[in-house]
Amino acid sequence: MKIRTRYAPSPTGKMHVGNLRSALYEFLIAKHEGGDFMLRIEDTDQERFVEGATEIIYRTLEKAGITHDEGPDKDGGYGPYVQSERIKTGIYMKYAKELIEKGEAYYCFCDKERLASLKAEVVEGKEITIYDKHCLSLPKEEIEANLAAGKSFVIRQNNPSEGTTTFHDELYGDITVENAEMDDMILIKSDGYPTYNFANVVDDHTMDITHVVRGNEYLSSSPKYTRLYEAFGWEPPKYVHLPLVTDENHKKLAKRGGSSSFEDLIEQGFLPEAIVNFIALLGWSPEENQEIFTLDELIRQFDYHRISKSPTVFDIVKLRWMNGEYIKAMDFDAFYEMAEPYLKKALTRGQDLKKIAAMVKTRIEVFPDIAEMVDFFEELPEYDVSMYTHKKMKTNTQSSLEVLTELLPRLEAQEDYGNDGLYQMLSKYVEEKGVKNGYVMWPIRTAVSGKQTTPAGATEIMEVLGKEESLRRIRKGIEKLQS
RNA sequence: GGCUCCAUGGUCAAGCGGUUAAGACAUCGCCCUUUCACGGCGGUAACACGGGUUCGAUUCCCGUUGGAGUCACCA
Repeated sequence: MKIRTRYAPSPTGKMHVGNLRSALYEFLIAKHEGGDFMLRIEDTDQERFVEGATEIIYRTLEKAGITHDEGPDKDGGYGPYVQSERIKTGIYMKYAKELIEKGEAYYCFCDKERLASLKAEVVEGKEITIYDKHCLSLPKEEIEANLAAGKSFVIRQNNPSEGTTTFHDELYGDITVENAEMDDMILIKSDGYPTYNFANVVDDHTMDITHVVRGNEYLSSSPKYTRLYEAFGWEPPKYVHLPLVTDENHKKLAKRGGSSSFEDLIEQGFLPEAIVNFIALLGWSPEENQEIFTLDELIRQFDYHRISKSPTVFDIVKLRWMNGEYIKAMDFDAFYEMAEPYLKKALTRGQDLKKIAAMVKTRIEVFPDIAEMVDFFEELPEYDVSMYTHKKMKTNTQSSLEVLTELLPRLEAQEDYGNDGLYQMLSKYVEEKGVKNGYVMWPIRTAVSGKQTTPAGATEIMEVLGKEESLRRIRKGIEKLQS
């Protein structure tokens, strides 16, 4: 049978890396075996719905290269693919009533006050209530009367209070819980909308989803879903619960806040390919020791049995490294196109941007790194004379002053300010003096850049700066060293 | 707190009864260098603890500890 997976987000905000990873794994699992990947929008919560959130989902998936075979915009015969539209077909109410017929669900008319009185205890600020099945024993006439009177109701699942329920997860194996632990969860809310829990089961079944792949936070509610499948007499899908992606404090990523949403990462100068590559490795590892993958390679190699069970920390430092690898591998034109805006912003004096882009390409991890790396081309930064001291090169302020003052006239006389010409000239001086390269290159690079680290050597920098500016900076360096 | 899950270096992670316990990021050192950076090479660093099972446990079982998730008319 053809594998069908689904990504079923609720449009409540940006997609953080945990959500994106779920989508990616669902996509990879399906594609690895030539199956279909579907997008379904779960917008049953009218209160939490965020304007534009659906668009974010589309945009994110598209940029990430995670293309769905079916979805609201691609009918595959299983529509509608948006739950609020499915509601209009009456499908959820129909199935809920079927459950009532079977005695597997029941109307509940309890109001907020009565529910509040059921509060058992408060733990860590959370109220823990277990519904007491009060309405299960309501006489038929009373139910009829209530309904006829238009009294507000919900429909609850009727779970047995004895025995156990077991379900199988492809990664975690068999998980068993006491039925007495299961609350009679609400299937249909008083506004007539289904809860996520119920809609999910109905939709997954009616849309022929074969593998339900979702975050680990659903592990504890899965037995209730299993009960629903049993109540309907439906074959449950294969479950693959994914280990949680956490922040550096080992806490579940919050939907809001933090900088771990895909769009934020893009804004921070990360490449979509690098992000996808990185999150693929968040909880999964290939058989071979490979780390850089194209999407196609991932599809080919993704075996979901190799997904790990323990939670994984989202380490942005490693993402930065990986992004740097992607940048290094880019061809120059593509790189330049992306780097140009950053360069233009930092450099306004007509510098040779392409030349500078080439210098910077192998040294940045993320595009915004460019600004700090090239700013000295624009303006000589304030720097401390201590920077002229370098133990290994035996340079200090005194030797630097000497080198710079001796060199100044020669640099003034120098016609060719290209890298090669300058280098030749300086090498000659090094030879005459009988010192090491660094002994003279270090003070020059320092004077000309005012920086501890630069993306290029002394003469390359001078070439970009031009004669006039280079001299000005060297004179400034001499001044600094003299005072 | 109840329930559930998890447990190899700081982080990701290989391992699936016998290994000098891979690799990557980070970190440190060395080399290269227009002596920074980039790059190359190398080092430090881990099987949470206690019981079993076994000739032999990182690996299997139990317990302890620790961490996480969940306990809504949210998804």
